[in-house]
Amino acid sequence: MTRATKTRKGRPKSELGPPANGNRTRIRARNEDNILDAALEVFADCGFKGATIDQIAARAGMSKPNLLYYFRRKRDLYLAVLERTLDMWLEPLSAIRADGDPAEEIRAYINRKLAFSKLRPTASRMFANEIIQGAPLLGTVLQDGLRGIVDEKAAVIRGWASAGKIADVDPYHLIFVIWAVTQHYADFASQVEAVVGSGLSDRKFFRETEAAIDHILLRGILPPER
Amino acid sequence: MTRATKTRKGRPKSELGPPANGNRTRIRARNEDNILDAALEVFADCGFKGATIDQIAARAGMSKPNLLYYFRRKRDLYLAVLERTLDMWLEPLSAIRADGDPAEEIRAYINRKLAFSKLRPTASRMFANEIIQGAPLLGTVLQDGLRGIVDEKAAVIRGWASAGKIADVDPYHLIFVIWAVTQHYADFASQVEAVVGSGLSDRKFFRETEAAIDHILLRGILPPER
DNA sequence: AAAAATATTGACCAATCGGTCAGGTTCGTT
DNA sequence: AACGAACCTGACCGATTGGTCAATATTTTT
Repeated sequence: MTRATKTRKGRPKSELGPPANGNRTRIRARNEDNILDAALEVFADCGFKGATIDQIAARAGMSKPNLLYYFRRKRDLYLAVLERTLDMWLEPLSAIRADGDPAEEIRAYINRKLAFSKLRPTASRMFANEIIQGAPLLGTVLQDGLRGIVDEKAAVIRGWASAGKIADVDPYHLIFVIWAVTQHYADFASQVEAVVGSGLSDRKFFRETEAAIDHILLRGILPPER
Repeated sequence: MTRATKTRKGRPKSELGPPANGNRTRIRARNEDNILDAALEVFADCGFKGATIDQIAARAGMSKPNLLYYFRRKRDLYLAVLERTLDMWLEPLSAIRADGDPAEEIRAYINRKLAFSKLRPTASRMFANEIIQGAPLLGTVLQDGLRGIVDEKAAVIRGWASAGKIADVDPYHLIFVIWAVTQHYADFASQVEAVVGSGLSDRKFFRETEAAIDHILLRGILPPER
C-alpha cells in the first residue's frame, strides 16, 4: 500500500494461468521449458510427494508463485513432465518394423531402449517411480496408450516365432524382459555404480553393457555348442 | 488435571522407547511385528516421504504416539523394515554353489529370485523405491554388504565361463540382467497387469513367466538352428 | 505514449505432518 | 493387594508446504 488505491485490479482473476490469446509468448515458452527440465530432475530424485514446488522453482531460477503462474497445480506440472517424455519412452517400440529382419529388429530395439536409458536416465527414473507406486496419477493415460502398441508389436513378434525366424518365446514376456534389462541401467544406476563403479555415461561401460545384453538375450547363457 | 498432583511422574523420561531389561515383551514383539508389516506396505506404496506415520499406525491398528513409542523416528522404522527383508533379498544370490552344475545353478538362481518377487512383491518394491532415488537413507549399508557377495559370485561365474561350461558373458552384467528381469515382475507389476491383465500371484501366469525367462536367458531369442 | 496484456513477487493462509508430553491404563511380579 | 514397569492416548507444537492474492514490474500492442 505504497500509494494510489483507486480502481486498478491486476487481472480478470479467474483464469490467469493460460495465455488469453491462443498462441504462447516467447517468455512463456522459455519458462515452461525451464520448469519442465527442473521438475524432471527433482521428481526423479524425490518422487511426487518428496519433490517440493520451491525446490523446482529454485532450480528453474524463479519464485514459487511465478512457477504456479505457469502450472497451477503440482499435479499439473507432474503430468506435463510425464507426457512430455512419454513419446520418447514409447518410440523405440513403435519403431519395430514387421518387414525387417527379425533378429536385427529385436537387436535394434534393445539398443534403442538402452540408448534412451543412457540419454534420458532421469526420465526413465521418473516413469519408474510412478509405475512402482501403481501409477496413481498417470492412471489410464499411460496404460491405454501402452497396451495398444504392445499388443500390436506382440502380434508381429508372434508372427516371427510362428514362422520359425526366432525362437518360440512368448512375445509379451520378451518385451517385458527387454524393458526390464534396458531400464535397469537407468533406474537402478546407483546400485550398478555401487557394484561396478561405472554407469552408462561411461562410454566403455556402455559398449560393454550393450554387448553383454545383446549376447545374453539373443544367444542365451548356455555354451555355444555341447 | 482431574485430581492428585503430588509426586508421580510417568517414567525416567529420557529412554522410554527400548525395554529396560534386555529381553522384549510379548506385547512388544507382537506390536513391532504389526508395525513393520504395515510400514512395509505403506512405504512400498508411497515411498519414504509419501508415507505418513498416521497411515502406518492406522494400518497397524494403533495410535500414532503408540507407534512412536516403539520406533522413535520415521527413519528408524524405515531402516528397520529394510533390514528385516535385506537377508531375504540377498539369499538367492548367496545360495549359488560353485561346485554345482553351472546351468542348473543359474537357472535355480533365476527361479529363486522370481519366487521372491512372487512371495514378497512389496519388499521388492520398497527396495526399488529406495534405490531409484539413489539409496539416500540406506546409504552404504546395502551397498557394502552387496558388493562383497556380488564380487564373490561373479568370480564363480567367471570361472564357469573360462572353463567353457557356460557362454563367455560378463558375470556382472549377467547378474544385473537376472536382477532386472526377475524384479521387474514385482516392481512394475501394475504395468504388467495393465498390459496382460495378470500378475505373478496368478499361478498360470507365474509358470509362463518362469518358463519364458528361463528360456530367453538360458537359450536366447535366436532360433535353435539355422 | 498510453493502454492492455503478461510476467513476477512478497506476504500470507490453511492443512498436513513429524514428533513431544503429561498423564492414564494395563500387565507382570511378589 | 500392591507396586513398579510397560503400554497407550489426547492434546498440543513447530516446521514444512501447496496454493492464493493483491500489488508491482515488464513487455507488447495500438
